[in-house]
Amino acid sequence: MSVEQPDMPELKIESGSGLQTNVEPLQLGKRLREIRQSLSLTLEEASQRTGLARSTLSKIENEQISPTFTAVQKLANGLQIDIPQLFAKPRSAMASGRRVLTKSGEGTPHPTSTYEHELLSTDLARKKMVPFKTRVRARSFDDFGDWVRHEGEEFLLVLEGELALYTEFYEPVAMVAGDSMYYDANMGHALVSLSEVDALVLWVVAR
Amino acid sequence: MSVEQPDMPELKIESGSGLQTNVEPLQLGKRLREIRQSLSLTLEEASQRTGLARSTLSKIENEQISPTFTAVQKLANGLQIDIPQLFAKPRSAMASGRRVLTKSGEGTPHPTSTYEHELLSTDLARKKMVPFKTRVRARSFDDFGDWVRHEGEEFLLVLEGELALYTEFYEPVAMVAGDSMYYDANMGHALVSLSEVDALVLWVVAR
DNA sequence: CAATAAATTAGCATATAGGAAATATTTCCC
DNA sequence: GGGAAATATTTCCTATATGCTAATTTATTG
Repeated sequence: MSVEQPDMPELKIESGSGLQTNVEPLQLGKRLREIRQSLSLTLEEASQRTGLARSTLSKIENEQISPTFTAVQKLANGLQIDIPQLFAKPRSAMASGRRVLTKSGEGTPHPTSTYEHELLSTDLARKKMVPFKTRVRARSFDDFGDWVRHEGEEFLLVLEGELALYTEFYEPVAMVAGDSMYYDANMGHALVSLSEVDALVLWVVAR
Repeated sequence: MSVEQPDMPELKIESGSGLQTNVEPLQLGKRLREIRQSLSLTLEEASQRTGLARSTLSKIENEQISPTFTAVQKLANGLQIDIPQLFAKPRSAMASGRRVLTKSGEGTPHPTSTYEHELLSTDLARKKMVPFKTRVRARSFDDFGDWVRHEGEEFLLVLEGELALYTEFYEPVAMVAGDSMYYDANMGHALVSLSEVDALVLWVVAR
């Protein structure tokens, strides 16, 4: 049988790489200077906090040297920044004023054997969250071949009907309209409608 | 006047730092080895892809040397990984099997002058998303002192009633139950109820 | 167990990062 | 504008990362 993934249809939140062939300047020096100045620190002060010499800091900021990883650690430590943040593109390059409306029922349909998804806000790329409404057709846990499992975290709100949420490490729990659940999605999970009519839920996934 | 923040009540998704005083091993070598092996690459192959010498790679993996930042760049480039990911804590150390249920109406209340929030899943720390239901008391944009604005992205689903969503760079848009909106939260935004009864919405914020 | 591949280590040469002090630059105050 | 102090940059020396080659050790496989 085809072990499909009833959940998170086409969740290809492309992880950045892929097409981008550009080597990316990634001006660490400039970033560092911004951070230091935003903290109103002089090189001397930054030196004391990080344990790196004034001169070294200067050189790094002016991109005259390529800091050692230990140096980067000292920087991150002393200046209270975490490394991913240090290398992440400046926020400004990021999302600024995007907005997308999805009218009721106008989402992108995506039916499976157990769920009937309606993907929301589909024409927005690179979002942090993937929201969708789902009508739960399954009536038994056996309707699923196996646990649904994927990266990230999931928020679930019951909009209509009654259902049971099966999770790998807990007993099944019954939920009614208005109830919500937050869980780690790498833990197996599955929804089953309990009422006559299919339950309707809102799902939001974040990686 | 107290310029409060009607939105995102107490959103203190602590950014990792703060209390944690531990210097954090951050075993880059181990991480690198994992990545290389997950790609089924030999040191020789990795060497060719990255332009770093076999021996150098070995030393890095065994934490005998602290790679230069340029070396790290070559690594990221050659192995198709982006730097933040490289330094991010291994997923396994992260959320594994957490789960928290919030029954309807049992969230944590958090009233403001314009909104009446009900925070959901509050006893789960370090989540990627912050969900809450909000009853919109505001009846005019003037009820807000200024735009609400914060980091991250926001998903909004109208549960009951009618409202207008004001956003900084767009014309106000009317929404009814079932409609949803996804937008960048650093763009000013505010909700205003249009119907007699206060509108009820679900909000999910991700940084 | 043998044979092969892969990984680690060693030794050396070279390029480059890191620290201490000197020099240059900016800021600020009179 | 002219010092004086603060700040940043450069210089010089030492420490260390990187590349190369080759030897040794450690899996893998038949």
